[in-house]
Amino acid sequence: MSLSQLEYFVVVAEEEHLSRAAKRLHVSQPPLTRQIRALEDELETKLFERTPRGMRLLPTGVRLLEHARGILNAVERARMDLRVGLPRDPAR
Amino acid sequence: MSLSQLEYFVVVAEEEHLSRAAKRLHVSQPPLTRQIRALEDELETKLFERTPRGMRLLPTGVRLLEHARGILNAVERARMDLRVGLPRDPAR
DNA sequence: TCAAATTACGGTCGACGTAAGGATC
DNA sequence: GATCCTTACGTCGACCGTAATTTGA
Repeated sequence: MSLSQLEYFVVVAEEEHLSRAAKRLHVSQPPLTRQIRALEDELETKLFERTPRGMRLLPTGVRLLEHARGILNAVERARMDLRVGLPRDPAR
Repeated sequence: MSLSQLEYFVVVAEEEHLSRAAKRLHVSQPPLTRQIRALEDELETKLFERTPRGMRLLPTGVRLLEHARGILNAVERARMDLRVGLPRDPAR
């Protein structure tokens, strides 16, 4: 599991559509397909159901979506917190 | 920033010593040096002070350490939660 | 047939390890 | 000189994009 896989996953889960997700992410479809599959392989769980209309998020995918957003937000908070000049604990 | 960088960072921060950290992580020193530096470069902050005895964690590094542990724990929780057979919300 | 996902394939970029190079006591 | 961390360098695996293939209404 990598952070970029989680980013990919969140967008695909939101769009439920690979090619739209690819546009939003500025990548082509193949990397998305592969990374999503790699995630499913690693977690030993199917996250989406593939249909001719797109990808439908499965219940396990819904759960991962919550985790993924939390993780990516935590990363973002870390980045913000480390940004130069931020004092230790200004309020206390 | 990658998850493996964060894992590397946490161990180096705990050991304050590259070669011990390398042993714990089953990698050689050079990757550690490089990844820690890459992290510092990306965050535009020094995380450690290099001394002839080892690496001393700087205040900014202490802050990142907290974030990093939180992120890695969140990843671990996600993995556990997705592990097969776990029911939706058993208590409620 | 059309629109979607997937697989094939070639190229590039990143990460590792061994080995060599400082720096500090 | 010993013990750190770092840089050099070659190799190998990972990821991407274009193009071809498959699948289902």
